[in-house]
Amino acid sequence: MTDTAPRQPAAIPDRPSLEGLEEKWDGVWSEQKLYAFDPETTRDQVFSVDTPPPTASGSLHVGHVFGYSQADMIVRYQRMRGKNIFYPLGWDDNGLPTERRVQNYYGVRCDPSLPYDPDFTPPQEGGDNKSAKAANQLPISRRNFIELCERLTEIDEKSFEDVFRTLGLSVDWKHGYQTINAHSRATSQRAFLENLAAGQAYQSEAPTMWDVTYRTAVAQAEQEDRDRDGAYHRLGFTRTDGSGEKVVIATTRPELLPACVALVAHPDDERYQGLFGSTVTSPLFGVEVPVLAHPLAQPDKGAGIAMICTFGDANDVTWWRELELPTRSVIGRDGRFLQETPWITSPEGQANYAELAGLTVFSAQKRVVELATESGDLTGEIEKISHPVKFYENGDKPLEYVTSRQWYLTNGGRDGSEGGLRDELIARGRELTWHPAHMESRYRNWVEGLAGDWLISRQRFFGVPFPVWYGVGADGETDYDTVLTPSVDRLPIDPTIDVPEGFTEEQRGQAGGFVADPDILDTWATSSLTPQLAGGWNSDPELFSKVYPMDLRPQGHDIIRTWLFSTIVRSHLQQDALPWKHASINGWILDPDRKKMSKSKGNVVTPIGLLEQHGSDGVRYWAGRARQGVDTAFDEGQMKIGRRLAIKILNASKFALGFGEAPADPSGALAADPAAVTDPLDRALLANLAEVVEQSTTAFEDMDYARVLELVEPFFWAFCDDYIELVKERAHGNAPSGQAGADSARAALAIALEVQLRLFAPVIVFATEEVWSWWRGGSVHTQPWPVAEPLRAAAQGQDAALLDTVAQAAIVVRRLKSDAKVSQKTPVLSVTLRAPEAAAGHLEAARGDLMALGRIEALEIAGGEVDAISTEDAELGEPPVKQPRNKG
RNA sequence: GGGUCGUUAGCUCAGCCGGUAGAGCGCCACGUUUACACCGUGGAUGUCGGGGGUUCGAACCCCUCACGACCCACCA
Repeated sequence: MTDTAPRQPAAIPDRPSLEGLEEKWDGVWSEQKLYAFDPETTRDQVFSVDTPPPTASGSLHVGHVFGYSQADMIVRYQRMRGKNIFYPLGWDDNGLPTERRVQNYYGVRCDPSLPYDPDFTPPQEGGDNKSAKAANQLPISRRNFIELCERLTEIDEKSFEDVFRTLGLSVDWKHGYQTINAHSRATSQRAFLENLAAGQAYQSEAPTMWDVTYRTAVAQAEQEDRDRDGAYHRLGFTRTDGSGEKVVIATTRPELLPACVALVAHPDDERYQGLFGSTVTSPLFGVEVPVLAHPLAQPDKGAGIAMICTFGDANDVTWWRELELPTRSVIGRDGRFLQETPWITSPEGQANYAELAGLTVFSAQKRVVELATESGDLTGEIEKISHPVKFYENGDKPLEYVTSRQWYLTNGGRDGSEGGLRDELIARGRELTWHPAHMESRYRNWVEGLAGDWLISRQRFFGVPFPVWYGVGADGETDYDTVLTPSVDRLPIDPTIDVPEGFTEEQRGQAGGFVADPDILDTWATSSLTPQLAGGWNSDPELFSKVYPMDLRPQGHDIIRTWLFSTIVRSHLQQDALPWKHASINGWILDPDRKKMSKSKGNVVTPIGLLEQHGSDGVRYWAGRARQGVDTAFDEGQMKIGRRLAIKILNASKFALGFGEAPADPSGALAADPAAVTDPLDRALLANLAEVVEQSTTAFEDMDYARVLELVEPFFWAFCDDYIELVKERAHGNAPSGQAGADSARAALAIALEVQLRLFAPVIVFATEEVWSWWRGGSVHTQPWPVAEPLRAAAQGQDAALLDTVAQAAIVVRRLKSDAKVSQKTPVLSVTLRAPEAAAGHLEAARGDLMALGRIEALEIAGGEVDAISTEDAELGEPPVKQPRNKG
């Protein structure tokens, strides 16, 4: 591959250590461009990854380390399988989090009405005052604001990159992208314009969920339920038939009483049959409204009859639309009650409403309840309840319905027809290979539950602008049906600065001229294009054809409904393709000690701190033990185990390589000559290893790195504790088998060690590379993934069970000494090993190694009708004289 | 209300096609052994959430209940 300058093997250090390996190898890999994508390639040679772009203005946490490590393991396996890896990493620096961070850091705020100042310098640098008042922030133009964003995210992104490099991610840093830079803006705008031309993007004036704090519309995917205390208020409406009878409704939103447009009950509800078609007047405001029937009304909820207001909830919107009711909005975009309510005509009603105008929703509710209590219209008890309320996921006030003109993109939410877009998108989900498979149901669940198309416009300043203007009629009114678009080669544009073709800046806002669309695209509308952004859809068609559709999308399950779904929507609309073949869904990190780790002690666990404490290999091991999609405890114990494993790899390798040179493999396929492996025990080792290789390969083909670790790790510990212990005397040449025995052991050790390094390499990236450098050329990470065949051939048909049988015998011999509470060094003058008939043969084959291991002077092996290996007639010698350990 | 996942040793988790339960940590005991004290050796520990069923045989398959987590819907 790109291993341009193979390293020369280096000497084995006296005391191998993990310290400093991250920095050392990151430097070498970076210098050698080990992970660079090779553009001279064809699609079938490529394995491409659509990596999640971290939010640059946020902070990295253990969840990132977890998920990115897991994806990296899959990528590294594919690289070893000879794939040309396209593994870019982008930064999501588009959107509210960046907007807020830039505001606080530089003490500015965006005002799109201001002109660009090319000589602008920010009033401050490095501020982090979260409570900074907007009034103290210097208003600047959108272009200046975006420049500051790019400046700050560059700083943030560098520090993130350092963490990821330390972690050992084999990302090709040359192929990064930012979701707010010119390339991304152009890509996002081009995709939008194509959607517009294809009729997939459209504008609509309709009630939408609105966040009053951020003053922007919010899409369904960004909403979440939160339980809030509320209360049923019973309010009496008066019949207009002169009877004076009251119709009592129950509502949790009494402040919306002035927005009431009708009452509604279920058509079959006997209690209200006589009312349907009549009218009632609202309390306090005296507005006459009809009583209507609609099947959506639930007889068992509240009073069974509801007031319809414009708008309290999704049902109100449905009723309003289906019953063709008037719009009587009372809540403005700032969340305060509006001044104008022309439908309230009675003096009394106007006086009551005057008390509400200008109030927040919260205060208005309080006031309405007071007024209704005074007037006696509030009847019965106020019944407190707890109920779910919709919030913007970043907001802290409930969402309100506000009628506004917005842009939408089709996503199947309004096309549930047979074979329609929704069905097509569900089929895309089926087409995708999910890891784990059950995650598909989350996707399907979401798509099936969509309530409308994707609302992609946001009334914010920082982001990708809608690349459109609207014509202004001769009457000076904006004509939203006249959408002016730029030619694609002008992208990216900012319509508040740029001018549509055929117009001049002087015509901006003038009759017969044009106005800019002031809105920006939802950040997901840009990040849903990550395969197109990273793959160069808008800039490098040749690259795009080689990497798209991508092979893998790794991500968390929390953003299946947002990122994963929206990416499928865009690819489906844009390329008529599934954006990737596989989706690997990682779980959450559950933190049992969250309280302990946070503010009180001030010792918040940062990723870089974990990497320093446990080593990147240790942390990666923890991530590698967790299966895909499974929520995992934050467990430093696992990291310690991983660290121990990495250290063991260093030490055991040093030992195994220290017995002396093994005969070289003439074919070069293995680390030593397989023909030299003649001893049955050595052959059994390779037979076992062949099995591990085979099963690991199967597991990795299914992207199950956790299973691979589960196979390789126990093999390695058995290799250290049993195999090496058994053969070390022979490998030193101290056995009666002499040079042939030593060569066999040394060859088996070298072959097995080298294969194990490659098996571990995707997870334990630093320790394996370190050991590799001691005696092999190049990098372990660009070696071929091992195959079982040459190992099996070297085993020469040897029964793999021999190794385990001898290990069992080693345990019983060690137990002799352990039970006698003496050193393992104590000689056994004589012992009989009783074993099942088949096992006895195996023990006989390894007699020499077994005697050396147990320091057995006279060994009898007796086959018989027994279940397990046991010792008989053991006679221990004198324990060795203790000698003080005199190590430097 | 619909859906998904989970419940196995004190803890974290494996357990593949159903063949009678495993690892690591922790614990106990022992030991410095020509790699490793960031160590080694040996040991103890389970009504596999409950109940039913299928089967010669169930942690595993089916039904059911309970508990936990998450997603969606509802939200007068």
